Amino acid sequence: MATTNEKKQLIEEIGLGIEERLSISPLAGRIYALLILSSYDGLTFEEIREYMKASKSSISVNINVLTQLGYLTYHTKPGDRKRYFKITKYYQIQSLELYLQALKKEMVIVQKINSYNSEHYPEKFSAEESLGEISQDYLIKFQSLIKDTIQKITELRKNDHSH
Amino acid sequence: MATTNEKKQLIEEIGLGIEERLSISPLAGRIYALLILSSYDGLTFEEIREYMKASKSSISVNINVLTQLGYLTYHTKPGDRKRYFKITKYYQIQSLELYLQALKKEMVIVQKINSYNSEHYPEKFSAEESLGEISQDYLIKFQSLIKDTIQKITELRKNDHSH
DNA sequence: GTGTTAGTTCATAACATAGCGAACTGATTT
DNA sequence: AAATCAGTTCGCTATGTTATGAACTAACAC
Repeated sequence: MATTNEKKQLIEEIGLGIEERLSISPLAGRIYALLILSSYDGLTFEEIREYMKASKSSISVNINVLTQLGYLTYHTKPGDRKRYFKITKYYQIQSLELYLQALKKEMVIVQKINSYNSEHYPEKFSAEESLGEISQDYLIKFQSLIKDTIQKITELRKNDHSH
Repeated sequence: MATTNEKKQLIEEIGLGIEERLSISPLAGRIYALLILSSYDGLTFEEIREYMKASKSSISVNINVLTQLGYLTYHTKPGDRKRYFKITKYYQIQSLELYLQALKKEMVIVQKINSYNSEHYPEKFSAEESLGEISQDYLIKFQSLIKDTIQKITELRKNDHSH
């Protein structure tokens, strides 16, 4: 596993984004990024450790966090004590599901703002009523776009597995 | 300005979301939330301070951060030294623009992952090629959905201002 | 020119978090 | 039973962030 400079940089970049989106530690983000870019067999604890040049304890803690959050799984090989880690889901589905969650929160907030304003500033609110509708409309369209895409990807995975 | 319990709770809730999305301090998030829910005239420094029950220095720093980031503006009244603060943009547009930014980053990352994989794991990648296409397709659709919605809202605001 | 208003700036306290090394555990070899 | 392997757990340090009080400033009022 030659650590190319390209890979290092890419892990840094992807890791940073993941760290923010999943609200996990920088190291956890980089581990997740490494596994996105790594082979299908999965990497061992030691391989991850080598790559990250971090302590055993940090690797242990962060792998466990990622596993508990459901982003990683591991499998073992007969007669081999090591665990092989890889990402649970396609990176893309993971992202979409996060958007879906954020969206639900957003919808609740928008509704609350609308109902607060309609109660407390009825004149102001009625002037903006269609604005509230547009937002609502947008959120619903977005939601169905995500759901469609998740379904497409899921179907693709099924076909992929069955051949 | 009677501080109803409903308003307090709502500010807490909206503020928390904003804080995370804009990566600003909790107080800045709550100030922004307060201004979302407050009247069109804008609130003074002292009104905000009273509402938040925070120190002058904290209010000052956080108002300035929000102003510098372009989320707040202030206007003055003749013969009155106070500044009246209100949000620059509709909360909804703000949200959408943030999504747009996040999306651009996302598109860059997805492209980099795809090109990395197509180079380093061509067999694996070709099996998933259509998956990469779906992601790309999704991102583009999402982008145009956001842009449409921003445009609709912007038009609505123009009409709203001009009557 | 003294006081007041409307904030700003600065040093600091309080708190949270990440990653580290060292000691430990539990299973497997030798 | 001693050693090794594959990790885990714990206490601690380093670092970053938020909000604070106290001192300061700039404009206006008397």
